[in-house]
Amino acid sequence: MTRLRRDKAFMDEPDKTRKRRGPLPGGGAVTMTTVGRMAGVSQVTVSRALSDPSKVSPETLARIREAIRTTGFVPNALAGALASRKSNLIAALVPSFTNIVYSSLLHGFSEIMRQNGYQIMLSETGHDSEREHSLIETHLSRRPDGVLLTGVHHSPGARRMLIGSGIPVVEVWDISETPIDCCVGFSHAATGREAAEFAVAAGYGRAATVTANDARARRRRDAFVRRFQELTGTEVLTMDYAPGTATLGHGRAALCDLVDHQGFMNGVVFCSSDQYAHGLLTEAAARGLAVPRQIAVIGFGDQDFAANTYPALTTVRVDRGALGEAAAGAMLSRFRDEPLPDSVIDVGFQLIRRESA
Amino acid sequence: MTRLRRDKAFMDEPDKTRKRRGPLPGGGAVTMTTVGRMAGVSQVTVSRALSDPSKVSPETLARIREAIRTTGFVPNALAGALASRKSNLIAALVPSFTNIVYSSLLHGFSEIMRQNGYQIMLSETGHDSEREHSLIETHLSRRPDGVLLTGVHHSPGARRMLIGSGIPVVEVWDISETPIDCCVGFSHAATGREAAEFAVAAGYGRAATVTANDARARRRRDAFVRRFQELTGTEVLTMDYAPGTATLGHGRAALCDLVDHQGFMNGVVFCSSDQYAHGLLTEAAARGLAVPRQIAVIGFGDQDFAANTYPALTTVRVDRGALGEAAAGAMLSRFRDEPLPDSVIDVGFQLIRRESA
DNA sequence: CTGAAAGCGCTAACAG
DNA sequence: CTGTTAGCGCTTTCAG
Repeated sequence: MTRLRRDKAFMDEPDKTRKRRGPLPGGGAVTMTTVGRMAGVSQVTVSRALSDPSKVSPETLARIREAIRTTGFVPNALAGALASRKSNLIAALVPSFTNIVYSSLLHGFSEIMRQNGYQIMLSETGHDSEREHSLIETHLSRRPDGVLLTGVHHSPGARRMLIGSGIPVVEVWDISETPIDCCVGFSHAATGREAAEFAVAAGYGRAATVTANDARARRRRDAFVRRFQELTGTEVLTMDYAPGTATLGHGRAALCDLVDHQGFMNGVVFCSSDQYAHGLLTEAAARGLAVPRQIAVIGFGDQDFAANTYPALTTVRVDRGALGEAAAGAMLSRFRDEPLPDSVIDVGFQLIRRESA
Repeated sequence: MTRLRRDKAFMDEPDKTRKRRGPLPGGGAVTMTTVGRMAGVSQVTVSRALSDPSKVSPETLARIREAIRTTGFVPNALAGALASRKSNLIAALVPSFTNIVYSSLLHGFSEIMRQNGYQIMLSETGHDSEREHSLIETHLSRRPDGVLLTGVHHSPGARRMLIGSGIPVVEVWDISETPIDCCVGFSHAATGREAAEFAVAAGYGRAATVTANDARARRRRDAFVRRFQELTGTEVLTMDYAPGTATLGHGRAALCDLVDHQGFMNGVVFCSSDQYAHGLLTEAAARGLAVPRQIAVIGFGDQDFAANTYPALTTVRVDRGALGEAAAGAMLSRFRDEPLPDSVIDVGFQLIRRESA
């Protein structure tokens, strides 16, 4: 076994670097200095061995590795980030963890980012702009290398902070003419228009909407209503719900309202989510209504169950995983200072016709 | 698009602290020193003003606040964490973001942690132990104040690192006699046993299971099978599926298998998730089978749709939000060095009888 | 109530 | 290939 070199580093000439007045708790942390001393090299060499092993001689490297193993050394990325001004952290804000729409998006995003050495700091805004603002501030204090935001509407203060931070900001799930930095999403209004055109083409003369309390859902609804009326001259019955999360149960209740209280029948219902749509389908089945003849249903999201409901759900598909990956791609381009082809990336959507409409 | 740059730092009196040989990029960051200079105080005073305003005179405080506003100063938490050895970061690892089971758990957890000033670094392990190991290492390098893990089985190396880190570790969703530090969850085996007892008491003489490829799901199944056989002397038909995620579609396919290929009828099916269960219900409806007379179904999870399926789903409820909150509570106790009542917290579960069984 | 000094553990020049 | 030096921006003593 190699003899440890007994450089000065190893000897205890009164080491001024450790002379602090009152030591902080947890003083026993293993640092690069410890490892270096053990391997008979300086701290810097340990740093090099870790960041670029080819810059260190094989023997030195081996000794350093050995020292790392025996000490269980884990580098302090906080210190590294402070010194290098690169944290390899990404701040991500989503309205909700539990909404599959955002979590699948996040899944695609984080997977790519992880593969590229980044970690995600995640928080929920709960659709609350003030909270978003304060979360942005907190997250920026960690000096992330980039920020992922959901939606394109943010408080002026938040925008200012983000711009001031000088780091890439990617807004997802929505597109805007004036992104903070860049955005990747699709036009919610376009989905509503297309659904309306589809409904009319399919021959539905009556229409209703069931919408959650969400700005984007409302944009889809408004576009649907406008286009349907434009095309048919017929009013659309709109029903809004404001639950925490859209559930199948709300969808069932919506159909009850529609049928029992609004006298709606023989028409198509455009829902703001597949959950609602599935609820309508369920209630229709419970009542023995024929779908799509008496009640036709269009969902939104093409969630994993949509193809297998009974009858199968006609819905709007957005590939959320791919959207997340595209967002990651945009952010990585920004990191490399590559010119983005366009600061707004429209990933589009697809109306999937199945059996429910 | 144009990225705005920050304002140039305040005034350039020859500042020795900035005399580095080659300046790093982004040198214009606003620091406490900048703010202090602007407010006519030292950097330390700015630090105090932020961490404990009562330690600073009102006038000074006002000037500092003003300076912070005009500069748009955002403290550097990286530096703060390095100096104070407290990062206010929590590392959290879950198998998957998109599985509602984990995301709802996380929701409860992160909400409490956020209220207490902590932020979450989140990663997906994808049920992969090696990946978990490497993620733990990466996360530990950020010096989190605590770690949240899903499940109680971790590689020996991972355990070692975690223990070596000396920070609180909370394992959730499962309980173990030998947690790394502490765990909060429930006994999966107990849910299986209870479901079997329920099934027998309800008079079902035949039983089958539909199980996802997941260690905990298997534990529930095994307990169900054992107990059912113990009680009735009848074999249980077990069907395993190994999809990425359990979907309604898989559940439909499972019922097809069960009925068409295994000749299963007039019995109860214990599913490893409500998704599967909902699929069985859907397929039963599509085939005109009577539920629960011909096919009875027990789910797992009591997800938001469970009470509103048609017929309503009998299932095992675990309050995942509360579980996450309890986990946060345990971690906070650890931070405060309070003695935990017990290092293993069993939050229990509840069998909810509705209409499907 | 305020400031000076001394690090936290690491990376970035620069010089052998 | 390796070491030295000088910070990164903050918190923590200790001393007014």
